Amino acid sequence: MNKKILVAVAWPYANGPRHVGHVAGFGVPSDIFARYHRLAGNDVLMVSGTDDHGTPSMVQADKEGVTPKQLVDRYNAIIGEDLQKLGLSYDLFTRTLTQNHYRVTQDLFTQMLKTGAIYKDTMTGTFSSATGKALPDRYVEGTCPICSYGEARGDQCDNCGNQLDPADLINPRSKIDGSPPVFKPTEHFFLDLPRFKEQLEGWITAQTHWRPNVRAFSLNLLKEVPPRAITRDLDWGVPIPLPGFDDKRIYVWFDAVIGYLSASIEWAHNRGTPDAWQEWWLDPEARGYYFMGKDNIVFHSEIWPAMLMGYGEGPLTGGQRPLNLPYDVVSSEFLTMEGKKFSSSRGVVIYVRDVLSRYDADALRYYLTIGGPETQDTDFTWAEFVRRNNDELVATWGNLVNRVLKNAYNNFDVVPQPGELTEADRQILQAVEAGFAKVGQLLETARFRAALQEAMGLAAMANGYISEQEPWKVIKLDRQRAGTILYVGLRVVDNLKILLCPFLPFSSQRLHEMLGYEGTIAGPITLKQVAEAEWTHQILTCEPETWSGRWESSRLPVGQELKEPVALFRKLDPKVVDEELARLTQD
RNA sequence: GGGGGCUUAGCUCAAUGGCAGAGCACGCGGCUCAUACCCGCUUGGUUGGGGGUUCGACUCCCUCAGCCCCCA
Repeated sequence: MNKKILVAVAWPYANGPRHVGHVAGFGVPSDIFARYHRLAGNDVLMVSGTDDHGTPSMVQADKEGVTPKQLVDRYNAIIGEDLQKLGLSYDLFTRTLTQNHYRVTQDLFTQMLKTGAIYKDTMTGTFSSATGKALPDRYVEGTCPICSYGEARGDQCDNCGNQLDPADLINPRSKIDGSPPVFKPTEHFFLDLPRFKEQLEGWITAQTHWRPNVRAFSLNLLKEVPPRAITRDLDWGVPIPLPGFDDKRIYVWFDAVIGYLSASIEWAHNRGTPDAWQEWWLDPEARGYYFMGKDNIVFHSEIWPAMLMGYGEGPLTGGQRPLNLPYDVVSSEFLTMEGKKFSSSRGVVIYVRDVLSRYDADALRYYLTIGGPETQDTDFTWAEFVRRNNDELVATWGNLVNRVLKNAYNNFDVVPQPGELTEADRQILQAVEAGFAKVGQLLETARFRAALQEAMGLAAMANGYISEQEPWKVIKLDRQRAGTILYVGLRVVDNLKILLCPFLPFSSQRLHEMLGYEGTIAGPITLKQVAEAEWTHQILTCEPETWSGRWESSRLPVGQELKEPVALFRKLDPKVVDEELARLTQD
């Protein structure tokens, strides 16, 4: 029976275009994971979207002199296009500004208030005396009460490192307009994390299949679980569904994680099967895999599970059983750029769209997977990008495909009829076909780099087979034997096409066609407009039920007509390294 | 300031107490259908520094440095 796999991918902020670090950490890995499971015949629901709320978007909008809505509309569209071009096969990539998301968020809020998981309390808020608006702690500066440093921030002194409260600062002032802030009591809602401490501890302890660092980190977090304020004095965010709170909003991290659920519901609604999402959220056999960067672990291993526990058997569940907790929390490390931290403001950045305008999506996907920040921070360098593209992707896999296809096409036109297989023929076929189990196993445990290495190792082995068999020599003496070798070579390539398809979907599809097949092993991802009662938004979606690829051995038909082979990948001129480095310093 | 983590060959990573390894890169030779693959040989390390435990330490403990994440 098909397994239900929810692939929940962290939501990028819609406050700017995304750089390769963002997609390296969770975008590409989650897509590989989803594509594999679809090929393996499992029912995947892969959801994400842009996070349209949050202070970063408000600040950026201020900077650009537009409204937050205008800003996130613009970047939501750009991000959607980038992810589409990179081939990220979301069943639904939506946004947090939808009416559906507001409804679901408010439903969770209301229910959690009912169960007591959320409570109301009064705290001291910081407001601008000039505008009356709330000031985030880090937008207040003043003299540090501990070390007398003159430009300490409201949350922390950069000089002595001590944690501060804005009210402690001497001569506090707004960083935005210099006016002195006002401190006054303000009512907010809090997530009562302490009440879930023991339940979380028991649950995380039992998750022995998590990556050890994620599990250890999460357990350590539980040593201290203060309640968390989940509302803010802002006008940008999901409204609080209670009278008297018009000038406050639900804070971004609370609604962002709800996006996994609301997007699942939207997906089901969009395709006309409004209850279908429940198969991934209420079936105890369904598994939810959450992909994110290491800075987001706390939200996925502690806060979101606590929210789900607090929601209990709320309205959406039909009162039957609680919503599923995450099955796995797959966290990545960070990507750096030529040895430095990514920084848009300092120009240490390379945007997804810029890479894709000059290079192929599969080349980037290959590099971000084989050298990705899976278990520790890794460095993106153009020199490595070019080297891996030329010496690995082109030289190993591209060359195998090219030499097999050219030899076969030039001498036979069609998939040749094999004679009796030799020991060497059987060995290479067996080795490659054993790859389905090996690579599959690695992918299921989210070991993407090792999985790709395994598949590439098979391509290297296949190159060895072809070199040894020398069909270009054999053809002059024994056409039948040469046909057998090329038949085996084509079968091997056909198998590797599927093994590499999760990683390199675009080139696998081109190869599929060159081998004479029709149809798509993994179909297109499309941008669409979806209408709700009061507005329309853009989504990214795909239709995996139309994909013909299967995670199983090749059944390449003898006699199938081959197309004239065209190189799968482009070799890059080493001088692009200097060109790209020049672009970096110039910006 | 508190907590957690990382550091192994040029690069990416293995090796959880038992002779520090692999792939790629680099150098040489062979082969050459192909976007130069494959084969053979060579090169490459004070495992970030220092100290300790041990018959034996990449591995366990202490300490220092650099980097990363969280608390924020």
